[in-house]
Amino acid sequence: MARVRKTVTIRDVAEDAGVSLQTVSRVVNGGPNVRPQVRDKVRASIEKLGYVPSLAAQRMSGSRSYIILAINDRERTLEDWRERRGTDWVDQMLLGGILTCSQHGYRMMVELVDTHSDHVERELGAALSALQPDGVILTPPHSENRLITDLLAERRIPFARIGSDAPGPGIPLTMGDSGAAHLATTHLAGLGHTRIAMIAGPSQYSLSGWRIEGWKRALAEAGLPYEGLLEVGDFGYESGTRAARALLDRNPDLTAIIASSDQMALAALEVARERGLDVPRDLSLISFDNTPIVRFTQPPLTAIDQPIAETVSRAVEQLIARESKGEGDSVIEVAAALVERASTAPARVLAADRV
Amino acid sequence: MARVRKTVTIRDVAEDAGVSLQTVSRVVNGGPNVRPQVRDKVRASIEKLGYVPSLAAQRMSGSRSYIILAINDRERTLEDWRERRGTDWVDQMLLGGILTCSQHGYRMMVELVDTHSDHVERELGAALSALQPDGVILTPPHSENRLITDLLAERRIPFARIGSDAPGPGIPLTMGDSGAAHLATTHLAGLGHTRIAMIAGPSQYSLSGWRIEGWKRALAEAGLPYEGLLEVGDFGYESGTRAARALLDRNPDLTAIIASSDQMALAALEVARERGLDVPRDLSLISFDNTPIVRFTQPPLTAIDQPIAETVSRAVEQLIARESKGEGDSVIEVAAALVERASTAPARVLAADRV
DNA sequence: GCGCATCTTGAGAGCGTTCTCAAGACTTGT
DNA sequence: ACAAGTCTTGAGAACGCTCTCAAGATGCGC
Repeated sequence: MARVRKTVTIRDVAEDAGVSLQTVSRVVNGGPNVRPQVRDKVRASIEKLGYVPSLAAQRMSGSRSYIILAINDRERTLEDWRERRGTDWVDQMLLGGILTCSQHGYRMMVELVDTHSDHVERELGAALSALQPDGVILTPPHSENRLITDLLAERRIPFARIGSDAPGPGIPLTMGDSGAAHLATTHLAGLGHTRIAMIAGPSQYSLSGWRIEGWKRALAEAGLPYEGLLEVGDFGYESGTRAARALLDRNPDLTAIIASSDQMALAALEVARERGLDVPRDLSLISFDNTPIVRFTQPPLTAIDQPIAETVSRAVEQLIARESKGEGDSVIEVAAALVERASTAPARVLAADRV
Repeated sequence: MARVRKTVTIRDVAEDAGVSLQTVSRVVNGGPNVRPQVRDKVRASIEKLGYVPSLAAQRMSGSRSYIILAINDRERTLEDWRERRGTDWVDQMLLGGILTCSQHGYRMMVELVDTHSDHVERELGAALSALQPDGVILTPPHSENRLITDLLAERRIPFARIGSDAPGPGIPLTMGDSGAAHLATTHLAGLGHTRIAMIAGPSQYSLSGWRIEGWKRALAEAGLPYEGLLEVGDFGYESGTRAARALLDRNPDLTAIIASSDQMALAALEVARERGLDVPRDLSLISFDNTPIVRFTQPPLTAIDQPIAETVSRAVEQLIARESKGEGDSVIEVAAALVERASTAPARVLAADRV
């Protein structure tokens, strides 16, 4: 009885509206030369039959694929998930990306690629061939991987590099790391802190350098020193522990730390606790990322909110807009914000008891 | 000079290998009747040219689309992300799904659908028409939404219902909620607790009922009461606060709480703190979900780990395997595990001082 | 060694869309 | 009112693949 509902094609619409197949196509794609009267008739038929163009067929006919591919680091993602579970990059990327894509009639797909593998080109190449995306979004640490950017450039696929401001092909977007570090540092200086340390990320991430730069700039503006106040971690918890201990050992008068990831900030919080330092009374703490974790620690952490979703969203818009337009664009910077919570407080004026 | 690299098609391979187009197709799809010698020759050409079939073309030619669509709740996801940021469902789904999909040559796409909207059918219908996925994975609370399951059944698209054990079309998968609650309860009883409360989830989620059932069953087996020990929340923090307060008010001798979400457990932890109860000395706490948060609280929470990634992975396998096979399958249950951390301890034998 | 079944291969159509190009219907300027 | 446009519409090819079906090659039993 109830026959399997046949897929509604453009042909059905054309027939129903009494026009040619091509005219329907024009209406669907907002083509220019269609009489309003015809347009309405076609639209009515589309509505009535519930017609939706097949992505596959659209792609086949040589036009766009309406797919944006987002590349994430498999190794880091998987490891984080299984061991440390300290990422919500993927979540945020998806939310920012999917919504913006769907607003423009596009779809987002996620591909996990292992940077350190020597199959990168193969893996990515296969994905590109299979999907033929209209655009690709690169996230750190892929954003400046020459193997990847060269491959994309060679294939003439527009792409966005998040967390990269280098020249070259691809649209560069940054999340205002320098400004964010500057903001955090200035905030602490404004609270009266004079010894403000930074636990930075690994140097292969450009953003690590930007954050250090912003921090130093703010310190200089405030007339504060930075000697002995920098440690480098790898974003992970363990490295945060090591860095925080080293900083406190070296600087007995330290009253504030900026950590380049939530994980490292949590480690610093624990180190403070093990040394009997109260946060924020004895030590102020600001972290980067603002993942869900930091709202529920004791105390909740003041953090720099990385606008990942917003940035991905912007990247999608750029990719869709410039479809094969020229390169050499200026860097797009999405500003990060400081979310104040309870881990920052004025420096104790009478800190003499600790020195 | 460097011409735009033309896409390698099946025709190029056929030509290079000196066989017909059809033969290449057979080799690619593991077709049965090809001489080993020819097969090898074709494989060599594929390798040499770096040929990868176009998903779109495959789909067009009436075969599979090699796409699995995962449906998530937009409202909950977005709200969680912006306000509470307490979810990592999407992360885990993706990780479990993408990996398993790619192992079978499939791709996973994520669609965010708003259950409460009355456009559900429209939204979902459009996505199905555009993507024509080979399978769909439904997550709570969509898994038992009749509008959605009916739509999928009508279109003859195989789908999996995660967190549903109801009969009807679609492959039902559960994450062992009853068993998990039983496990948690038994664990606490084994530590000597005699008043074990539960903060359940909302009743429109089937899994809420299953957890209550497992809890009651374990209590009955241990000869323990459950009267007055049940409160219902909505998975969110606020509701956890209310529930924990109510439980502690009503039961001065309460020594253990099982919360149906990490958020609610965090709330209970805070309530304990505000009442001067030490966790785990005075109150043991077990949560459900095991999101990243609970490793970094004070103390870290003992939790039931929901095997989301594993379950999605199983769902993908089932969908790919049974491609249009019959229905009426038995429920697939992926067991959840208890991760012991520092929020559970033996009940104090001399609890008389509190009573 | 012949007829029949089976294995291997290829030719051609078709999937749903957009592209190119041409034809007909209207304008407009003179 | 006529030529030269400009709008509007449609016909047909093309995209890359798999499906169906038929033809040739090979094997088997008697």
